Amino acid sequence: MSLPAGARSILDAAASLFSRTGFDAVSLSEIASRAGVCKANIFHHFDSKEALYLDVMREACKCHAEFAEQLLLEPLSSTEKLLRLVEFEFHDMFENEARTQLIFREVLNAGSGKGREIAENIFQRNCNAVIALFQEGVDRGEFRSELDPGIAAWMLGASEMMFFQNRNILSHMPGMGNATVPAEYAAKVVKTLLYGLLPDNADGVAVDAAQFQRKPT
Amino acid sequence: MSLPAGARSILDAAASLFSRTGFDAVSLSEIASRAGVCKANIFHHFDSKEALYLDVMREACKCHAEFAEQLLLEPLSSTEKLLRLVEFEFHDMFENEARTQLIFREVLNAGSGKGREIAENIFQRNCNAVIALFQEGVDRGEFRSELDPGIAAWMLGASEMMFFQNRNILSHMPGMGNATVPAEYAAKVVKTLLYGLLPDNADGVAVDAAQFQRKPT
DNA sequence: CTACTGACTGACCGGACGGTTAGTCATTCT
DNA sequence: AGAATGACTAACCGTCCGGTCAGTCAGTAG
Repeated sequence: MSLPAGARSILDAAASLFSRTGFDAVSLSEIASRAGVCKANIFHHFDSKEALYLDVMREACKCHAEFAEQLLLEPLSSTEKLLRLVEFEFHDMFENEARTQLIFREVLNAGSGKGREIAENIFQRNCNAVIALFQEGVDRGEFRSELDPGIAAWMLGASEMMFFQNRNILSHMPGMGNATVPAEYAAKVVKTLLYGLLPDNADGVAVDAAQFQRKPT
Repeated sequence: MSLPAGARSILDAAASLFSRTGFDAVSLSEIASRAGVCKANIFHHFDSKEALYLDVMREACKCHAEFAEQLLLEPLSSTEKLLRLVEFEFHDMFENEARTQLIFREVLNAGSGKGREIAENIFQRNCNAVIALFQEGVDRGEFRSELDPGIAAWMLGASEMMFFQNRNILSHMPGMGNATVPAEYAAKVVKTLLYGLLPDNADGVAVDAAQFQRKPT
């Protein structure tokens, strides 16, 4: 905490406002008034609006993504690790909604965001750890040998992100039942991932990329 | 096409610009100059910037989401329908990038978007059709009876959306292999969904929501 | 006391924004 | 011919934005 109190309150106000509506929609006057400080003072502590935003992003990303890396080292089955990972991520996501929103926004607006590179970094780190977890499961024979760990990690991440981003409209969607509650949703996603769509007695279905190529019309 | 040529070109220019950078980051002067029209003329055809945006959204949503509804009626196995659905959606998504981007942005910024309700509508319609497809598979015994069709549809949609939104950074992610190509990605997602993570000979793993509840610390 | 420093402020700047106004011009209706 | 209409424009308006600047004030080192 080498920050002066003023800078601290500016950073906090900015984080809260930026997370709600993004960079463009937040004005410096808003930030200043919420921080209880005059607008010019922001420029005393930060070089520009963009620099402030980047500092906010950096701080939001700092303390993230260590859990998955640590989890890998523990003496558990891969399935058990998966369960704990999902439990942690759904927990953490809502514990720090503003932080999560900030990172997700940058990742999802992948094309143009100012803090994209910062957000991408933690996103990649997280993703790599989860991929390693699935890879371990495959190596141990706990997961099916044809499984692509990258895809599995990506699908899990996508399902989590979509839940967070759309939890408000999820309840308006018919057919989603009680999956609007984080724990219910998490359980169902994990179950679907583990067991897949096909019943045990089903014949195999051949699936390869050629089927998804654009057909000549 | 009862629209005057001027209004048409404004609508087209606006669609292209809004899809790239969103509502706030596009100015009316930009739209006007790209449409080859003076700014005031925009107000001759549209009531306000927001009204123009809503018209753009409405048009983008109009011709969407009929495919899935029609697919349901065809005499095919549910797995086959799933394959065709995914093939179509990955095809269509990139055929109409601007339109897709518009809709996804509104859906993902679920909190605050101006055209959210319009985008939600087509999103829900699409989702319902896919849920029905999975439900049919369960009813027919083609898919596992414990499967939640809502969750399956949601996971599929999430995986597709995440691919579209992050295709640019996907290639920078180690461990994703050739899944940066749409068809490869699609095939791997479908395979993972169909077969799940666990090998056929695996013991069942109990998964329920209680495991994902926040534990007291 | 003086000199200096860093936190902080009110007043201001140029520019871009969304939106308005008065008016031009070609076409069509009577 | 003349009235009316709809497409279109140049010039303009008030507002708010990000950013600047001159200066106040408390603390503190010499």
